[in-house]
Amino acid sequence: MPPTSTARLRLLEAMIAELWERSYGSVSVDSICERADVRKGSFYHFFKSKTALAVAAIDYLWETHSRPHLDDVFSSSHPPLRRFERLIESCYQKSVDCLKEKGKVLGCPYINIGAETACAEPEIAAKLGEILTRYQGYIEATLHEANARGDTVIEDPSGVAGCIFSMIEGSCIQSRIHNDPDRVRHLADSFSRMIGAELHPNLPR
Amino acid sequence: MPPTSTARLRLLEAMIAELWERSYGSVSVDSICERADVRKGSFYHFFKSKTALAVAAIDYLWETHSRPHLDDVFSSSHPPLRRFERLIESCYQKSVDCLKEKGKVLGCPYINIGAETACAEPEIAAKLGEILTRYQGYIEATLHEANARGDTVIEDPSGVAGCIFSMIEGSCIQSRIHNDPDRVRHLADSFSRMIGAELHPNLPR
DNA sequence: GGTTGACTTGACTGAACGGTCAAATATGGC
DNA sequence: GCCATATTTGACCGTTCAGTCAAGTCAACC
Repeated sequence: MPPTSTARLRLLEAMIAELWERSYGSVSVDSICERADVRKGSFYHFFKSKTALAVAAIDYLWETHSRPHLDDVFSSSHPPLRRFERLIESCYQKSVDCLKEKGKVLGCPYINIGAETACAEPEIAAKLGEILTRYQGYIEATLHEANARGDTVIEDPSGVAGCIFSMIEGSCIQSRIHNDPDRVRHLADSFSRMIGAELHPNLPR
Repeated sequence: MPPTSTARLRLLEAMIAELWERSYGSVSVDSICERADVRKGSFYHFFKSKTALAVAAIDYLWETHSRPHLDDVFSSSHPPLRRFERLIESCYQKSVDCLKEKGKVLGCPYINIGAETACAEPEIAAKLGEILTRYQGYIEATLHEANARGDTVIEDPSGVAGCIFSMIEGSCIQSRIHNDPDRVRHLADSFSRMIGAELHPNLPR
């Protein structure tokens, strides 16, 4: 029998929004409940703790948003190098949109929460580590494909993928701290140098 | 007249340790006081709020540790490219030492706290943004010098410095989330590709 | 030895925290 | 209409939170 209530879903969505706009530590069960229009008792009917909701919400965000989004960005209907351009384009566009809509560049939720909870909340950190590894997998696979086509000559695709991913995530965090999407804008040049192939993403002014 | 008490200093040190090992949100005034062996009243004699202590502690960490450390790493007694090698070496060494001493790779405190407090604590975020800009300045200046010497040919040293810095910080965060210093280890190859010059840092096994 | 100002102490406040619970209510299958 | 289960409600618990405060100690200077 399918669930007859949307409360669980509303809690997941509320948690994601609160986590992203604020931080794990500054989000309270009460504030999540208020945002989701759910009473405390219902919260603990669906989730055994605040931590459990966080883990579920992160997984939900990946499955319903990030994974489909990356499947699109890295779709094999585009050549490998074009996929990288699309990745840069989408990162920049998301930053700009976020600034316009919320007045604040929020960066990548996985990395933000990961940096915060790495020591104090191992369950959350483990889930985030898993997601970040999968994210990096898209880059690594594309690097292999680019190598196979002769577009790039990269000896250690795994290591380079890790560095590319670090560079992107590092840019996202800095754009969050400085509230400036341009940090992401300058990625293309260094990305090109790193893979030894020219990338020309289409970045609106 | 010089201060006659070390309580202020003990509070700064305690705050730094707590912030780095945990996060801003999970650090309480009580836990700081306990660690510093200072009573609550004294805390509020020296600092008007928890936030104020955080800002002061971050500044203190920069002035007494990071800045002198970077002055050494980027000392002009070494050629520019060697400075980059030293930077990678020191990042890696710090991660390894941290893992050995505390059983956990803690990454870069500035970025960790910045990602967490960017939205909720603007005073802290502003201080961190200022420090991150200064940090990046060391890289940019070295890039200019390498260009002048003909070691590198980089059209946009500012942009590339930003990307190098993002890559390093991104690696630090990921080494924190995965508790694995090797994320930092693989930097050298991509760093070399990015500046178009070979770097061979000496990284112990 | 008296005054001043820096520092310390520990008890206190009120709000917010995560989490519990018993009772009430809605829902779908029979 | 009845039952079992899913969901909702709001009051409640003990703890911890950031921050306050009045009273006290101490050292230095005059």
